[in-house]
Amino acid sequence: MNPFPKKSATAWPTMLPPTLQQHAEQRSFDAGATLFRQGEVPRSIFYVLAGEIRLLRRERDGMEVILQRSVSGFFAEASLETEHYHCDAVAARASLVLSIPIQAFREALDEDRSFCRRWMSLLAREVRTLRAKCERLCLHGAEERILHYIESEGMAGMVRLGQTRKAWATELGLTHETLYRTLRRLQQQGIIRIEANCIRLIR
Amino acid sequence: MNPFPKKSATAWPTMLPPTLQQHAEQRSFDAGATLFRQGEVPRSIFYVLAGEIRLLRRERDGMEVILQRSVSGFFAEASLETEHYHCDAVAARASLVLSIPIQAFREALDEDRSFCRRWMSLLAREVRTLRAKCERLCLHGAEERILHYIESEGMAGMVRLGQTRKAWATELGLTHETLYRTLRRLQQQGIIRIEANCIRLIR
DNA sequence: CGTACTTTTGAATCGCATCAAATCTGGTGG
DNA sequence: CCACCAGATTTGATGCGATTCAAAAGTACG
Repeated sequence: MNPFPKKSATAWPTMLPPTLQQHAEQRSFDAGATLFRQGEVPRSIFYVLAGEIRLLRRERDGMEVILQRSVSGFFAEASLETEHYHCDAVAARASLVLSIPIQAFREALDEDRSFCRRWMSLLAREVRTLRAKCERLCLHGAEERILHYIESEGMAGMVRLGQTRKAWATELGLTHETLYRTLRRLQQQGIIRIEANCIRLIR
Repeated sequence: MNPFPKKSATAWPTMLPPTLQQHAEQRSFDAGATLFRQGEVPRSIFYVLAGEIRLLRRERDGMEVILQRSVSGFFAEASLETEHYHCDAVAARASLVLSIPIQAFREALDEDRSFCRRWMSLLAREVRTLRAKCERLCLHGAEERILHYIESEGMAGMVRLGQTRKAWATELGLTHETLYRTLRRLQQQGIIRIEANCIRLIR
């Protein structure tokens, strides 16, 4: 059932200082499992080793918005500062996660200057990514958003999609139908080239 | 011409440690003045004392997107980590700004633990704000975005707009026409109440 | 008092969401 | 190994809502 053996060979995150590694507990989640729910009090910081965790918020009408997708690394970084979670965390696939007690984490930030620097750098990177995403979502037109995504998330005019197109559509603030159609049109016009889950910008 | 006297009575930010206050230089900008441009190398961290600074990026078609609006406090926080600015900074009105050499700032973060904590807390808050904004922009429909804004940016179902409605429309990813129309409709339906630059959610 | 910008409203258009349905895919269990 | 199922992918038709273009009235500021 669980695809991850207890003693996993997965690379331990180099970012984590030794002190914290002692406190870190490895946990596995089946697809669909909930790590935490909106409103709960944060007790741990999580680090994805394998699989995929999604932060999502459910709207009035039942629609759910994906706030963050994590395939590797920390997620819900802001929960370090908050009294309550602002969203749910759900395993999109079977996943392996490090769980670090929040108290130990705070102490490590206080004591380990190098770790603290890396943490700030991580937060700053998150801010930049989110700003780029906001900029993209402010664009009207499916085409513009897709091209903006390739340019800002990809390297050298090429992105590797680590998700289904349906999920990508949600991230772009579009319906999946519109995404499919626009992709097809862009390819027909010779603006992009699609191979498996790589999309390349021509020119 | 310049509305701010050299020796301003503006409250010095309590957040800034004494060491940094020595390095901080007070500068004033006329409306429309540019603080920095996309691509330039960050040499200072800025702190708004008065006025309004906008971070904006210009798109291919000449349209500009407002990435951040700062009326008070730090802005372009992520520039601490980057080689180049990713956007322009422009004074929307005559503004008074503290300019802190980036090197001194980094040293203060390293040496002053309390300041470092507050800086991380500030970054985390920024992450949460930006996530909320992304969530909002993913909503289809002008009405939903407006209500989401009031609920998440306001307090007790009420927001005070510190900007023109036109600018607000841009922040919501809408045209100003749509914003005006939707506001009128919402008010007619008795869902919101508009007074000057306060908008209140009924019930 | 004039200029620039915001606010407001109108009409026409276009693009995206929506509903519907068929096909394809990967994973499950018999 | 195959049948089956849930979900992703793909395409079509339709309607609504946001954009767009246009223009007038209001407002702030020098």
